[in-house]
Amino acid sequence: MSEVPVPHDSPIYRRIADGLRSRILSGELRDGDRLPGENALMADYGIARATARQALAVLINEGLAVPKRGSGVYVRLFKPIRRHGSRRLSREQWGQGHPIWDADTRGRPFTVDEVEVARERAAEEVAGVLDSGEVWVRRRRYSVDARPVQLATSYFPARLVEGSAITSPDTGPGGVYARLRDLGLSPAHFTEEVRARMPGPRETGLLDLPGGTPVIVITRTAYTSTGVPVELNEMVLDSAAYVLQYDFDA
Amino acid sequence: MSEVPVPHDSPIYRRIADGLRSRILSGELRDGDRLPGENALMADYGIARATARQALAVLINEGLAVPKRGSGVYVRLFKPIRRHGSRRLSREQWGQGHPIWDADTRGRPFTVDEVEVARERAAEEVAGVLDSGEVWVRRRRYSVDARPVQLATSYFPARLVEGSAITSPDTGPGGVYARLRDLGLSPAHFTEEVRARMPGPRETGLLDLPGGTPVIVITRTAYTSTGVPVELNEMVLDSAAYVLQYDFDA
DNA sequence: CAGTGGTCTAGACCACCAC
DNA sequence: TGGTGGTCTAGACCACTGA
Repeated sequence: MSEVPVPHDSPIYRRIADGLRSRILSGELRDGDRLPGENALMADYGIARATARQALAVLINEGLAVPKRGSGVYVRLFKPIRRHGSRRLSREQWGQGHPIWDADTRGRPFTVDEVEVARERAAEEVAGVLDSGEVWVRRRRYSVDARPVQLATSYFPARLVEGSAITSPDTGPGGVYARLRDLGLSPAHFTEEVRARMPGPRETGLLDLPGGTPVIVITRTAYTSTGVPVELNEMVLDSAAYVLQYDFDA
Repeated sequence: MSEVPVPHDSPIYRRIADGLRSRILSGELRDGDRLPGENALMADYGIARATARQALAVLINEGLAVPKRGSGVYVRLFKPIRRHGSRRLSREQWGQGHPIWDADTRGRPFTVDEVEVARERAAEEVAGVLDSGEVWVRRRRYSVDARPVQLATSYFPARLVEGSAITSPDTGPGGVYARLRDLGLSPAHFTEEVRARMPGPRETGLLDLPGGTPVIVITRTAYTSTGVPVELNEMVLDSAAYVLQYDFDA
């Protein structure tokens, strides 16, 4: 390599990352293929260890590659689940458009664990939405094929659900929505607020997220037909595992 | 510091990052505050430069902090714009629930630049959705308060829009949707597919994204009332600038 | 111009994984 | 057991920022 530092070009690590990225995006390197490792990059480009690591870190932070300890760095897979928002207006009713993203729609079941049910004092934002200072909280984790894909936390106004099965781990047939119906509190309207951000350490651990994986945060509020808020559900999704779909009319 | 390496604890850089993170989340360090810099961390913890950088990199990659060259590392702001999906069922019609996320709803105008209009051969996925191998493409960038927040690319089946103002940079009053209406192709149904991922270099540059900022990708397809796809719009949003809202009935 | 973050080198020891 | 990535040190030069 040139011993004289190049004046104003992009840094070495970035140019190396650019090269690897285009090999991935062009399809030369495919899902699961092994990238050149730190030692290979050091030899190929005559650079130090830290610089090679820096180049690979770029791709890892972009979510294009995943490091495997003691093994190598590999091109990442993207096999999302399709999550439907409003089904009622789904495209099957009025057209046969093709979805643009492939998604694993085969009906593999969710498994649930890390369940936790508790009565708590509501955080300020939660209290504001539910109009209630005391809430019942239901936390759980969903997995597909033993892979954790979603964390969910539901809040219910304590005074409305006190004594119902919603306050116990097993909610019985039909789940919490059936119990809300039993209480005369059937959800009729939903609003979902969707954001994306990088995960914190807890989320990284529980969802087993590799570097460079954002989470999608869906905050859904359920209202009865008379406008009473009955549930606030915050879902944290592995963004590499999901495509959200919403259908609606003009 | 202990000269003997601690056996199985988390690494130093991670513990330092944990400490800073809790100071941010607890509110001790607030929006825009300066974090201890590399030199301060080296002195405080008796560590090397690279280790201090690694600790700060954790927070930067989580999107909690933003580095300013020659100045310092600062706690990041989050002031989103609220983007409504289906307005027709918006909560104002049936209830007065509070949104959980604060959002800048004041009507600051978008500005548009980086406009590009071209006729192109459609990529495979685009052709599949629009049923058309040739498309007119409209690219542009939206900014709010001089801050770029969204890149958008719209595709139109060439045979349907040929000769209309959709093929010229200035589409006239009402924009492309008015022109589609003129052609008897009013959009009546929409489907949106929402994903999140880390940005590539082009997106990082055009949106001026700091590290640790995912993008939200919305792929919206517009159909006429008879189910003919007339537009495919791919929007790439700065996730730190947006909250998406969708309202629908049970 | 002093301090900051950005890049880079040349070493070291470790845990983990596959062969 | 050899190669991989994970962590860490101790230096260096640079470009940029702000007082």
